[in-house]
This record gives sequence, C-alpha cells and structure tokens, in this order.
Amino acid sequence: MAKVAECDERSSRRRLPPGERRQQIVDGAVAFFAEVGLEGNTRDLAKRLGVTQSLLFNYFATKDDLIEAVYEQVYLNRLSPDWPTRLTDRSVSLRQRLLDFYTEYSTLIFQYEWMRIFMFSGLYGAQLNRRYLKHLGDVILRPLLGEIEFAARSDETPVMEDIWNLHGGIVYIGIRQHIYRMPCPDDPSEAISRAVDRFLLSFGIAPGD
Amino acid sequence: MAKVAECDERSSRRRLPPGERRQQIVDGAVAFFAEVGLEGNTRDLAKRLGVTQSLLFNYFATKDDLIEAVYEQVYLNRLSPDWPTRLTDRSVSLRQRLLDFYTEYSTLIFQYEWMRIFMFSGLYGAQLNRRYLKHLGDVILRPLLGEIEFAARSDETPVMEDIWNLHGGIVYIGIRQHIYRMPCPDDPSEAISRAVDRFLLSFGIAPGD
DNA sequence: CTTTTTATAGATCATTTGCTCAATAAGACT
DNA sequence: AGTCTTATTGAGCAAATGATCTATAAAAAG
Repeated sequence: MAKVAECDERSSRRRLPPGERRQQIVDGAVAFFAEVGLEGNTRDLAKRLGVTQSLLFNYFATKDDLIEAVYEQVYLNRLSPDWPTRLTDRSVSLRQRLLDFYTEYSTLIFQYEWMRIFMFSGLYGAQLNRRYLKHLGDVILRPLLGEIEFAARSDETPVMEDIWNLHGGIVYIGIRQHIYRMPCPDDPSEAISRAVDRFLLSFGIAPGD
Repeated sequence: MAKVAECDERSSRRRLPPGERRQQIVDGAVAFFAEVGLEGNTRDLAKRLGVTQSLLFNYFATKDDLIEAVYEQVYLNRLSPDWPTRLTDRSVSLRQRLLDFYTEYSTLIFQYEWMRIFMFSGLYGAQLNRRYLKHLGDVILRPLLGEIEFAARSDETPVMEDIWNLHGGIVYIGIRQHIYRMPCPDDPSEAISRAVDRFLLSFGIAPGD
C-alpha cells in the first residue's frame, strides 16, 4: 500500500476549535439518535460525522454524557418564556391567542428531531422530559384554563383534562407525522384552527372572542 | 387443572410442554421489552423468566424473531372486527356509539404493555404498526367521518383530519399515562365523553343524536 | 424398575460496543 | 523556516451480547 493521501482534503484530518467540534458532534448526534434511537452505537455516529469514534470520547466522557448534551440541545429554548404573558394578554381575542400560540408552537415542535428525541427520552423516563411536561402544564396549559374559564359563555366549565385534550389532539399531528410516519397535511395550521374553534365553540366562545 | 404447577419454583429445572413454555416466554418478553425497550438484552429477559438465556434460542431462532412474536402477541385482537358495523348502526345515537367505542377501546389500549410496545415499534418503523394505523383509519375512522357527516346539523363539514384530531386527543391520555408517566385520571371515561360531546356539538349534533 | 425422548442448563464462541491511550500531525506562534 | 501545543487518529482492551453446541435430567414409555 502506498501512502499517497498526504494532502487529500477529504481524508486528511481537520482540526477544529474545540467549541466548534463539540457543537458539530452534538448536532450530528441529535440527527443520528433521532433516526436510530438512543441505543445507536457510537461507531456509526462517528462514521456519519466523518471523525473517529475515539474523538467522541475526547469531548464526552461517556455516551450518557453525549446523550445528555443531545437532550439539552433539543429541549433548549423549546418553550419561549414570553408565551405565558402573551397567552393571557386579553387585549387580543382568545381565539387569536390560541391560534398564535399553536401556530408558532407547532412549527417549533413538529420537527423530526424534536418529536423523536422527545418520544425516546420520554419512553426512557428522562428527567428533562418530565420537567418539560410539568413546565408546559404549569406555565402554558394551566393559565390557558384560566383564560378559557374567564371567556366561557356556556354553563360548561372547563377542567384541566379538557385543556390536555385540546393540546393532545394537536400534538398528535406531529406524532402521526414523525413517530408513525403517516401521510399528514403539509401545513397543519388549518387542522389546528379547526380544533381550536371546535374547542372554543363548545364553551360558548365565538370566533370574535 | 394439571398438577404440574405444584413444582417447586426454585428447583433447578422445570420441564414445560413446548407450547406452554413458548407462550410464557412471549408473555415475559412483552412485559420486559415494554419496560426497558426493544434493545433490552436476552440475558436480563431470561433471568426475569427464571430460565437460561440459551433456552430462548431454542424457541426463537433470533432475537428479532422473538420481537416479531412480541409484536404479534400485542397487536393481536386489538381492533375488534365488529366495531365497523357497531359504529355505523344508526339505530343507536351517534353519541352513544362514539362513547361505546372509545370506552371499550380505551380500556383495551390504555395499558402499559400495549402503549409502550406500540410506541417503540412505531419509532422503529415496524410494518405491523403501520398496518395497524392504516387499518384503524380505514375501518374505524373513515366510517366515523361518514356518520358524522350524516348527522351534522351545522354548516361545517367534517374532514378526515378532524376525526384524527378527536382520536388523537383521546389517545393522548394513554400517552401521557404510560409513555410520559404523568399523573392522569384513574378513569378516563369522563374526559372521553367530554371530548366526544365537544366534538359533536361543534357539528351541531346534540347529545340526543 | 429400565429405557427413551427431549426440554433445559452450562459452557463457550464470535461480534459488538463503550472506552482508553500512546502516537501523530495540523495549525499557531515565533 | 523551526518549535510547540493539542486536536485527532489508530490500535486495542474489557465487558456485554446474540447465538451455538453438547451434556444433563425430567418425564414419559415400555
């Protein structure tokens, strides 16, 4: 075998600043684990990244540490902190607030990586998953219940389980799309607005407010 | 009836008829894989069953074969064949048909093993999962759309995506309970009936019919 | 009882997989 | 240029894991 590849761009090693390389690894790991599951092996991941497997352990002491970094990357900034206030801003119609939220939220979460990492981490009982759901309930859905109670014109009073039902019906679109890989509408916004309108109507809240 | 069962559980070796042993392995595998995921290893499974690991391979040529048997066991008889006719039986009020279906269906699927094996198999793209969902859409939800169209009194016409929304909102209860392990109502029937009523109301269908 | 059958156990193989470490070379600095 | 730092590699270890094979003993048959 002749040692030819001295300056071959593709096969020669490329040094990156540690911060950059670390981020590259995390990004690749997110895509990789989302696809094959969290038990995907580090050799395949390294191959996909175009680096050696041992390099991964230069940036993460254990595979679990890497997965933890994947979790943090994926869960980061998924719940914008300004939604609680926007959802309770009664200068905007309740319907509009709900549409704004779920339009924005669905574009954020109806993504292959998020949906699948979220589901995997949920199945394996990851703490971040539980914390996220508790947070969602506390700062989004619970205030939402209050807003709907306030706006309700029918004799029916909403309970928390109703809000989870609205939320679940919408989230289920993303589950069908990315977990089950079923054919789904390209744009879920119509399905969302119809679900929101049905929900509000049942509490006597007309589209106007 | 047989007195085989009085054998000492801790005794070194217990012979079972092959059919019985096979079923015991499949049952144990369902519980085991539901808990730890489909990558759970065969040694832990054997330990839990109280048999040697090599015995598993006497009944299943490969681990994949065992998992296939797990799938079949779990997916078997989950969709009763008489629901299509019951759901379209217009001598019963539409609301009652929906309540009957989802009450029965939720007791069938809101179970730890089913929910988790279904989700794992979905994530890994199992054929049985896709076939199940297609079947569900074809023989349950599609006819349901027809029934709601027929009974609708409002100007709104339901579309398939609305039915998936109703379905998803209900199924999400089981996902919260068994995938995310969140605190959930012990009995989901009230949440279900409220969701059904909201849905019907939005199409102008009163509880009477 | 003895013999036969075969379900089961125990030892073991061949890979796979997480992880380590010394050697190497890319890029920065003089 | 030459030197130094360190990001990266390649070889390899130890444990885990799917799978194999033969010896064993439980239960049935004679």
